[in-house]
Amino acid sequence: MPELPEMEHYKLVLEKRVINKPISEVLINRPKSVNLDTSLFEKKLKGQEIEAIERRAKFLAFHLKNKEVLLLHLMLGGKLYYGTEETSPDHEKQVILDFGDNALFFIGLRLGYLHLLTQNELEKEWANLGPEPLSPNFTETDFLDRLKQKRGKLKAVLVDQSFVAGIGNRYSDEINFAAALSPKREVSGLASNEVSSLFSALRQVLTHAIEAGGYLDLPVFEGDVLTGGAERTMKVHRRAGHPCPRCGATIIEEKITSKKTSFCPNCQH
DNA sequence: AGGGCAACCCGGACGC
DNA sequence: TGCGTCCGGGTTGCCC
Repeated sequence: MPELPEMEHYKLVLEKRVINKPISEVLINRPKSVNLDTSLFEKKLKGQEIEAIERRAKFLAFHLKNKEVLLLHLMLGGKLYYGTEETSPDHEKQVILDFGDNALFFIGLRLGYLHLLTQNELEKEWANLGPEPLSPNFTETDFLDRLKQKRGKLKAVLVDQSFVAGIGNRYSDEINFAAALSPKREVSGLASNEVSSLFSALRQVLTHAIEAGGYLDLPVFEGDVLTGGAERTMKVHRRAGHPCPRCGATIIEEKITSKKTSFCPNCQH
């Protein structure tokens, strides 16, 4: 569920808090969430420091001093919290990294995971990801070139991680709305001005969502008032039955290539 | 090659 | 404030 803006938000919050602090304890409550034998995982991590946090698509990579990497994917319903045991939310924590004064809690890792990898293994994991949509290197020309090679419906293409990385069900709805394009459109039939709208919508929606703190409902630390702000900026996603903020028609929800999709049937063409 | 679907998993929503 | 059932969601992989 967390998508690019939510993971970027976690990165921004956490890199102010966990960088260069030794990990004093590691607690694994759910062995399936990690990729090594729990005692080995704990042993390898204990005493290590996180040197940098990198986000790629919906992943966070915690780069360790010893050049190994903790790779996190939250999948469905995964969340993070940084603070003390007392202030932490009353949810099951599958993995806890303790930094002494505060700890990083990995919550709701059901399908999600935290894997300790080498740099090479990390590269393999990321080999099939498309470009980062907010990278300054990613231009409208790149976008157009990639789009030319794709077929299928706009909805399916936007959530395809090998096309552009980091967009999921929620933001694909918002991007299509911002571009005033129907999620059912075949991408091969898009006119060049429509591709332009789509490209700027993509950047604008994701950028604004990051600025608003993402949509996740759980504060990341005590006193956190920013997280979740993007929920209020949703124009169509999961708003079926409400009036379209652009034209006033009723927003609908339909399954498009097996994805629940919200859109305005009147002003998205 | 694109679309459909099952598997992974379990918190939360819903029905009673 | 109970108990069972079902669903959702990203990703992978397998089918047609």
